[in-house]
Parts: sequence; structure tokens; C-alpha cells
Amino acid sequence: MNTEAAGKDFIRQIVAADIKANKSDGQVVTRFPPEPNGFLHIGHAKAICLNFNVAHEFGGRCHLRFDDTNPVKEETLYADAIRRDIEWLGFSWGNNEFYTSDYFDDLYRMAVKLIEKGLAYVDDLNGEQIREMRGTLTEPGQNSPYRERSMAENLDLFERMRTGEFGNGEPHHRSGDKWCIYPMYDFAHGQSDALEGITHSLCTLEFADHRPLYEWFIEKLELFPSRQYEYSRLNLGYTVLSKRKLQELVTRELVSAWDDPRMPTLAGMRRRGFPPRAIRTFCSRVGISKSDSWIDMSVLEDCVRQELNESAPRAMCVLRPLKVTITDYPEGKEETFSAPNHPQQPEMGERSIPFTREIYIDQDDFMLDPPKKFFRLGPGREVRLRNGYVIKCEEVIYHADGSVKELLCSHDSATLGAAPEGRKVKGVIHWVSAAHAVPVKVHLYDRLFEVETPGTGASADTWLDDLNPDSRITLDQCVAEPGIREARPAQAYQFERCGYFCLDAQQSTEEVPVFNRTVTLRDSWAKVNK
RNA sequence: UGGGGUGUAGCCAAGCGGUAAGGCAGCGGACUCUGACUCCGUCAUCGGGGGUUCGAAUCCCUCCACCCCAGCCA
Repeated sequence: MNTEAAGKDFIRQIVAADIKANKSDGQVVTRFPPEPNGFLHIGHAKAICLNFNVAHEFGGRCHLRFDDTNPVKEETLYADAIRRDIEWLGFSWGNNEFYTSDYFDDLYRMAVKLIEKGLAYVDDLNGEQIREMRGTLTEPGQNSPYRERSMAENLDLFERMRTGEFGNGEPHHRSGDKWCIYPMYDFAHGQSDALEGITHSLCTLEFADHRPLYEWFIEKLELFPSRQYEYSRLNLGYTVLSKRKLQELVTRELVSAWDDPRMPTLAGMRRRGFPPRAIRTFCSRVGISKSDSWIDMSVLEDCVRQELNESAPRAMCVLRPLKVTITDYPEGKEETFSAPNHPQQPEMGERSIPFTREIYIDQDDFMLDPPKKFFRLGPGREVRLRNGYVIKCEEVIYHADGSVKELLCSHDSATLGAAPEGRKVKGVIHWVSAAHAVPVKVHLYDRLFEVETPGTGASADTWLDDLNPDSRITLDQCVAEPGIREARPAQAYQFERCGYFCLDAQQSTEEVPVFNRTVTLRDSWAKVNK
């Protein structure tokens, strides 16, 4: 077995072999070539990680090249967002920022060179005629009648195209109205790679069919021998990963914007609270291959939880409050409990939590008629208040409609920091002192679509009907412990027993902080309960 | 129907002729002032069929399935 290739994906195996063979003097230069016509998503993250990491691992460099050949679809707004997202992901391209539009002069000269070599001509066919003569999947096309024009005529026509004699074309967001003609992807990408000395041009499978053309241009124009390699693009379950579809969600206002926390865009994930490192971990976990793949959202979620579990300070927040009065606790009395900010990392310090006679617990933590395996609160039952006392539900007070209004409980004063005597209390629930409760608003997010592979198969034309109507649930009656006032944007918290949350800088106000739920905690009770 | 790709567990993915890594999910258990975390254990004979070989997921033949391609998009 080839030990050098062991464990490496096929791209890295190729790069390693090329270096060993001293191709391109052992240089490795890759590139990430986004078209600035939309926001980057998790699929792009895979490409970014691949290109930047391969370059780094083999001592090379990775260029950022805006593939801006199409003047009608691109905007500088997107280019700015792309730069910001790549940096946020944790990669830098240094001075290697390029634009295909900067190569328009070179590309024009290359076209002239091909004409001069008798390898290209100016066609007068219109779109419809071209379509008719192109052939089909099974029948070859026919040559254009203009194919045999003289070189002189071609040169003249091409020059006149350039000067706008046949139409001015659209103004370009960077080159302005300098050009009346623009190169297509096929005529621009390979040559741009070659101009930059890209050694390994990595792209997705659908470009494999273009490789012969890619190589033909390089060969006929005698350019640097960039080579193209294709790998399969990423698909994530219960979401869509095509710029066109994401754009549509934004345009139709089915989501708030490109950075809606439900979007699989990097901007959306950042706002949702996904740490960039979690995304990098995810990209390396899914690997690189050529087989079509749909990745479970659980893989991404696990990466996020792994990251956040280590770094996020804990806090208590009651999502759906249920009032509890500790009847045997003096009115007006207040105690301050100390709780670790992180159970496994004492160096993260401790925080103070006030306790009083009236508190809130989560409605989910109380059941009137609990099943055997439920070890939270119920009539006559005991439960531990996280970081506090063990309490016992003595009485239930109801609303007129029969729903639970409030709980009257007693507490065991000997259980602060100590196990109750003579019995075991397995349940532990979070709570917040009513007098100190900070009102907060919380967005709970779930999968954007109800079907696992939206936009494919039966869902191809009806994918918008498959949106999950409950992808965002907003709770505006939540209460959190006082320390939450210090929350800052981008700071992740674990609301114990609920999940990981982060402040939404766009929606929070001085009075009411707004939190986005990044991801839930694993919940084996939810499984048992099903 | 032509061309280009891919088929290893529910989802990814190693494997490169010497007797199936790892991750996620699942299941069982331990621990626990988060039903979290952590920790144990469990979970495949490689799309089908032939063949070559002492030996095949790996080589050959054949069949099947799925994906991509008929924009002057990328």
C-alpha cells in the first residue's frame, strides 16, 4: 500500500504525488473562485476549507478570485459579504485577491490569438439558430456557416465587436463601460487559472464535462498548465444549497434576509451562533470524494455542540414560565447562590444567582400526571433546583379554565450543596428568581424544510411548499437570570437543559435582549417520551 | 438513446490483491446538582452475477441503479 496516500482524500493524494514528481517545481497554488452574485453558504465553506487547507498543508497559497464575468448578475455588495465570510471562517488570502474582470484585456488578446491560429471565428448565428444547430444529447451538431470565414474578416469583426459596433453590452460593476463584450465561464476560468499559476484547480463534479475545453484553451494558447480536478458538492438534509433557491427565499421574503439564522449561509450561521471552527470541523468530517452525498444535519449539529460545550458559559433561562411559590421560605428573604460558569472548567469562574420566595420554572418541568420515567416535578414530588434547594410540590393552583396557574412548594433547607437525607432526588431543573428575572425574547429554530431532500425528485418544482412552517418559533415571555444582562453579541451561552443561545445583535434592545437558539442540547428524555 | 461521473452500514467515509479504519445517527449500560458532558459496549463482507487467484471491496467481464450535460449562467 501507498503509505503516503493513506487516509488522504483523492485530491490530496494527487497533490502529494505531483509534489513528489516535482510538477510545477513542487509548487501548490489553489484558488477559491466565487461569483459575486449571492452569499456564501455551507457548500462554499467546503470549497473554501479544501482550497485553503490543501494550499496550507503543502506549503502553497490560495487565491481569492472573484469570477465576475457576467455584468448583469454581479454586485460589489456580494463581494464585500464574501470577503467578510471567508475571513470569519478563519482563512486569509493575503494579497492574493484577484478578479477575472482584470483579465479582460488578456482574454481579449487570447481570443485574437486563437483567431490568428485559425482556431476561432466570429459567428453571426443568433441564439435560436445556435440552439438548432448544436445537436442534442444523441446527435452531433452541425458546423456554423460562418466557421470558414477568413482570418482577416474574423479579426475585423471581433475588433468591431469590442468597440461596440454590434451593441454596447451591459456596464460591469468593476470595469464600467469599458467592454462591450464579455467572456463566458469556459473562456475565462482556465485561462485565469493559468494566468495566476494555479496548479490545482478544484471544482465540483458538474464541471467535469468542461475539462476537455479547459485543457484545450491552455494547450492552444500555450499557457501555464493548470489542471482541473472535480469532487462532489455538498448536500445537507432538510435545506437547500443552491444560490438560485436561496436567492428566491430571500426575494420572496420567506426568510428575513441572506443572514436569517435559518439560512445555510455563512452569514446566517454566524448570526445563528455557529462557531466558525465548528464549520471547519464539519467540512473535514464530511470529507472529499466523488460520490453524491447528502449529509445529515446531525453531523453539523454535533460539530456545533462539541465546540460550544467547551466554550459556552452556562446560564439559566426559563423559556415558558410557570410560577412557583416556596411557601415555607420567608417573604422578603433573599439568598445568593454561587454557581460555576462551566461544570468542567473551573477556570471560567463562578457567578451569583439570587434566590427568593417566588421563582419561575419551565412548564415542561411539571406534569400533573407524570409517567413513571418522568423525574421532574409533579404533585407531591421532589425535584432539585439547579444550584439551589430541593423543593417539593405541595399544591397546584389552577386557572378558571383548568390549566395550571401556579405551584406551591416547600423546600428542604438542608439540601443546599448537599444530598437530601434518606431519599434520592434524581430530577434537576432550572429556575429564575421572579424578582430578579430579566425578560428576554427567544427564537427557536428548526429545519427550514419538512422534507429531507427539498428541490429534488417529487419536490423539484414544489420545493417552496415543503418549507417547515415552524422553522422559527418566537417566545417573548422568557425570563433569564440577572447575569444575562452582560451578554454580548457573538457570545454563546448554554441555557442549561435547553440548548445553546447567542444574542441577536440586530434585534436586541436595551430593555429586551433577544436570543437565537443555535442548537438544542441532546435530549434523551425527548426520545424516551416519544 | 450519446458523453461524463458514482455505487462500502440509516448518513458520510477509509481501504490501492492478504482477509472491512473512523465519524454522525441508533441501540444497551455506567456516571451525573444540566435526562447535558464524559465513559464503556453494540452495530457491514463491500450494487447484482460471472471469472482470474492460494487469497478479491480491491484485477477482468457483464448486468443494474443513481447523478451531471442540449444558457451567448457559473
